[in-house]
Parts: sequence; C-alpha cells; structure tokens
Amino acid sequence: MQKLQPKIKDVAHVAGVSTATVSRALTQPERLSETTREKVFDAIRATGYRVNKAARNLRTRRAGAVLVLVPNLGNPFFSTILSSINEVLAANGYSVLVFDSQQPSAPGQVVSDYMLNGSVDGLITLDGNVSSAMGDTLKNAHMLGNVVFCCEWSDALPLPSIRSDNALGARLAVDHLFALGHRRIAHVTGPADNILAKVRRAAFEARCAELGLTVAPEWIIPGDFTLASGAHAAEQLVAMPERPTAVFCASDEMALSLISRCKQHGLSVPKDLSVVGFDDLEIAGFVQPSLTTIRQDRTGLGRRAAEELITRLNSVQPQEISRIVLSPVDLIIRDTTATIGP
Amino acid sequence: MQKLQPKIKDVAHVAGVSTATVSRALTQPERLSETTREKVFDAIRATGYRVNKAARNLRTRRAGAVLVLVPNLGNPFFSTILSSINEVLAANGYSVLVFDSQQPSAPGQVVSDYMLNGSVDGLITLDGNVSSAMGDTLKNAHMLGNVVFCCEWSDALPLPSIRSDNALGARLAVDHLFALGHRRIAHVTGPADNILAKVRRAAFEARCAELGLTVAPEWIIPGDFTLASGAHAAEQLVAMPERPTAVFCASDEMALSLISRCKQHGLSVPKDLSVVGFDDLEIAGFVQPSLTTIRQDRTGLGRRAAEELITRLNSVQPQEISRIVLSPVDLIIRDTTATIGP
DNA sequence: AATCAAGATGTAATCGATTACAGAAGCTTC
DNA sequence: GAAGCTTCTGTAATCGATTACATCTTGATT
Repeated sequence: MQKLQPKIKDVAHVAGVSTATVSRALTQPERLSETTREKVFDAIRATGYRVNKAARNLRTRRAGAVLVLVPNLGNPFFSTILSSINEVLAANGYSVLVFDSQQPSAPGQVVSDYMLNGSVDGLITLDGNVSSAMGDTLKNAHMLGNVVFCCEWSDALPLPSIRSDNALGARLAVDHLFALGHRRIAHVTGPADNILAKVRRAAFEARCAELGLTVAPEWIIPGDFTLASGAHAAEQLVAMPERPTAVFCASDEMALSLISRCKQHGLSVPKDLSVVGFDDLEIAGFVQPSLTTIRQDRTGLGRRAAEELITRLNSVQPQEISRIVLSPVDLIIRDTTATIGP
Repeated sequence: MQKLQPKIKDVAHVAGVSTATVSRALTQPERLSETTREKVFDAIRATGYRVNKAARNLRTRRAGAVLVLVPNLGNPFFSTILSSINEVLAANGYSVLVFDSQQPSAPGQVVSDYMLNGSVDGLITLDGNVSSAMGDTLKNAHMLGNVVFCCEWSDALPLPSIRSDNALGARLAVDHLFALGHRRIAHVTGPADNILAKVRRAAFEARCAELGLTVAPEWIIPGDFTLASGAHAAEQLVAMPERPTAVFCASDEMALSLISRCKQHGLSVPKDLSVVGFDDLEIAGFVQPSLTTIRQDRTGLGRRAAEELITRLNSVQPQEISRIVLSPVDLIIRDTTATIGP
C-alpha cells in the first residue's frame, strides 16, 4: 500500500497529455486550451497531485522562501513584526524561515549558507549587527540586492532599510517632558553596540542641549532593552542624591520594570517621577498607571519590509541602491507622565 | 563578471577527482582516503562552493526543514517556545519555517501543502485547532507520523503531544487560594474552543467541587487569553453584587490587565482581590504587585517537542503512536495573592 | 603465486519538475 | 491553394546533487 506521491508524469498519463502540458497548466494555465486545461485539473484532483518543491526549485533556481533574522525571538517586540512579515510574504507565495541570531552558531555564517545554498531567495534582518564579512560574501554571490533591513540597520551596509524615525521619537519624548516642566531628565539606554540605542541616545542628548538642559553623565543609565536592566536602572536612579524628575527609557520593557521597581522603593509614578517608554507594546496600555510612550508602527514596519523585498526579488534588474524608509512614530500620552510637582 | 555559483562538477575538476568523490567528501568524509579528502576540501575552499539545497533535497527526498504552526506569532508566550524550538532544530541541521495560523488563508490547506510538496519533513504545531481534514490528508501521505503537538493539542488526532500539566496548574491555583482562606473564587477562561481553556476550566471546577466550594455560574467569566479580555472581565467582576474574593485567570495577560482595570475601579490587589495567573510570562515578575502565577516551562516544552520530532524523523520505522509528555508546572507565589481580609 | 576481501574511486542513472525547440493544426490572406 | 501566422501540444535537455554498481588497488591469506 506504499502509494508514492504522484508525480507530474502520473498526472500526464491520467489526463492523456504530456508532462509539459501538465507543467503549463500549473504555471501558465492561460497558455492551454480550455478543454485541455480542464482535463489536466481533473487529473490533478483525481491523483491528489502536489508539485515537488525541490524539483521545481532546482529547475527554476528560486526557493520561494525568505529568511528572517531575528535578534531574540522571545521578545514580543520582534514577534509582532515577524507576524506581519509572515502575512505579506505568505500572500505572495513565499515561505518564511526564521533564525534567532542569539543562537550559539555564528549567525553570519548561517545566513550566508541559507542565501548561497539556495534555501531562500532573500533576507529580512531585524538585527543590525550583521558582520561585514557576511556582506562581502553576499556581495560576491550577487545576493546583496536581496537583503532588507527592518527596524535595525547597519551603516556599514548600503541596503534598503525600513525603520522608525527613532530620532524623532526621542525628541518627542524630551519635548513632552520639557513641556510638563521637567528640567532634570534621565535616559536609560539600550545596549551600547545597538544602532537604535545609539540613535535614540544621541537624539535625546541633542534635544536636551537644544532646550538648554544639562544632562549629568550619571543620568545616562546603561540598559539593554530588557526588563531586568530596567529594574537595575531604577536602583541607580533612586540612589541618586539629586534625582532627576523624569526618565526617558529606550524601550517599554525597561520603562515598565523601572516603574515597578521605583514603586517598591516608595516612589510614586508620575507624582515623583515621570516616565516615557519607547515601542508601545500592547501591554503598555494595560498596566496601571498606563505607560506614556513612543509608538512604533510595528505592523507597518514588517509589512513594508516584506513588500520592499518582494519588489526587489521580482525586479529583473538587481538594484543595490540603499533606500531608507522612515516610518512615523507617535507620542502616546498616558498616565506615567505629569507636570512637575509644586 | 556574472560568475555563477560553483557546482560540484567545478570542485571535482579543481580537485582532480570525480563528482561522486566530492559528494562523498560532503556527506561521508570517513569513506575517503585522507589525501583525497584534503584535496577535495581544499578545492571546496578555493572555489567557494556551497551545496545546492534544492538538488540535494530532490535527490534525497528530504527537506532538512520543519514547519512550526503558531497561533498568533505576536503573542510572547509562543515566541519564547519558538525560540527554543529553533535552537534545537538548528543544532540538528534543520531549518525552521513558521506559519501564523491566524493568517487569512486556510491554515490546514497551507500546512498540508508544505508537508506534501516536500518543503518540510515534519510539523510542530502549537495550535490545537487543526482540522481533521488535514489529519486525513497527512495520513494518506504517510506523513502523520511526522507531526508533534506542543502546548496545545487535539484529542481527535492521536499524535505525540508535549504539554504542560494544565489540570495540575489549575488545582495548584485553587489550593493556594483556598489555603489563604478564599471561598469565593472566580475564573476567567480562555476561548471556548481552546483545549487549554477547557482543561483548565474543568480542573478548576472539579477542584472547587472537591473542596466543597460552590462556584456561581457568573463567576466563570469568558475570556480569550488576551489583554483586552482581561480588562473586560474586570468590568464584570467589579459589577457583581456579591463579588468573589479571588480570581484564577487562564493566562497571565488576562490577569495583568484584570488587575490594572480593577485598580482603576478602586479595588486593591491583593487586599480586596487575590489574583492568580497562568504561564509566568517574564513580565509577571516585573510588575507591581508582582503576579502570583502558574509557571510553564516554555523553553522545555519547545525543546522537548523539537527533540521528539527529530527522533521521529530519524527513525526508519514510522511510529504513529500517540505519546503524551506532561511537563511539570509550578505555583510561583508573588504579591497578588494574600489571606482574606478580617 | 593465486585468491579474495576490503577500501578507494569513477561512471552513469536518477530524483521531478521546467522550458527551448519543434511540429501539428487551424485560420487568414492573396 | 500556397504561404504565413497563431495557437496548442509534445520531445527531450536540463537544473545539481546522490548513489548503485562497476572497476581498480592494495594487502592479507593460504
């Protein structure tokens, strides 16, 4: 009873046509006469035929798949983006492979492998820390044109990048706090080597300077986007002799845990401390007090990145031109920010 | 300059051996003499050769890839599991394809396609709502043995299932609340058609009955695991004339938003209301008050599911035997539960 | 020295689709 | 009615690896 998967030959036999005709019915049905087409489709239904992807991929030299490189899949920020990438790619007939770049194996190596061995046609990377070695490898294989950055990016690689207007986000946060009367504003950063962290911090400092605010060095508190680092930052904050009246955190997760830890130390948010986050995770609106934050259009970012990649994969002319799409950000004012006390 | 990707023939030419030898160097190096092996590896390095996956897959009739079906990729609960699945599969040489079953396209159809067209060798589904039609299709293609449930499952399909001991979790929650003196305990459920929600609710009711507690029908509050539904449940709760003193929520997200909304209504947790969640999301320990909850070993679940699938893919004898692995759960006592007031 | 086994390597068929090229059939047009 | 066009379909080469089988060495055994 070991009935094998039917192949195109079996369908051809049942339909009484050649394999070429069956193949055409699959890929360019309009080129067949109506009667033949029907015959073939009937045979396909009758046999339960499914095309063999490996054979098709070998012949067409395409994979019909895209790799998404995610730094830390466990982070809800990325998984939402992944979801919308999946949606667009699936709608266009592409499969989605994922790889978590936190994996022990060298991600650059792994990614090059996927791209060069034909497992995928393109790459969307949410991780900006891609090695230049990987860039070189892909360039040599003429595959660099099939890479798109999403959210994070690398200035070393001139590739299209779909990202939020991070600098604007930081400015909005500072302006909001400034308008509320705050003059002593701290900042909890992301990882030092992260491009988002760098941009947000730089814009934070620049805006403070523009507004004539001095930022004491100790008010720049190092974090790494995680919950744990937010709590740690809170400890440093409460220990300061001259405590800032507001904090701008480079991620919502840090903001949430910072608030929680501050409360444990008897500080009340927003009365004693105003807090602004970044990302607008869904939960930001479902905590008490709800979090004032900078919203990123995560769904849009994923969608646009996927569309950009598809465009490039479909275009015959390889275009390695860097194109930057800045997705707008919004200040979402909720309950963790208030005017400075009397 | 359109240098094509080198193929095995090119390597063979450079190394001065046959293509068969090169292939052996790749797949069973121990069968070659040391000198030949070195020659081939040198040639591989010199040419920058990478095997063409499509060709290999076609010939070996294997894909070296696994599909993970996720209900709602945006949910942090699932993405952690996905991460550990990725880790184990990558370490064993498998690629990971993901598909979000919330996608508009019929997931059963999509999954069958992936399995039957050879895109993947196996399936790990975190979604228990798989159609029996899909089961039939896979069974006919002798592919049902390559499917593993993780977290969720379906009683209609006799397949291996790696899951938490959900009933135990519910009992631990009830017992904990009971021990604190609570006698009026409510439950916020998951979606009515979800197997986890069913099991947790049934165990909740059973344990309450065993302890001699009556559960008023209105105390079973319908939810759907989401933040929004937790807030909605809170509204119902605060409106009750004879309010329960404790709530067991079927997910942490519902618990967190329920607490937040209750606070808005002036209820204090845990003084006026004790709350137990389910999952132990990372954030549960980073909110104030921190959430008492039932911990699931998400990393372990993903890891075990991946290992189970790999075992099955490697075994020659197809084994369609249902095997259930119950992963332990723990009650994590934090600050949202307390003894009932005087 | 003859026989045989084991080990190393090469030859060529094969996996299952796509597609260039060719041939057949039907229609126009002069 | 011949030539020229379309439109439809078939033949066979091709994509790039793996592997059954054959061949050739080499060394051991008797």
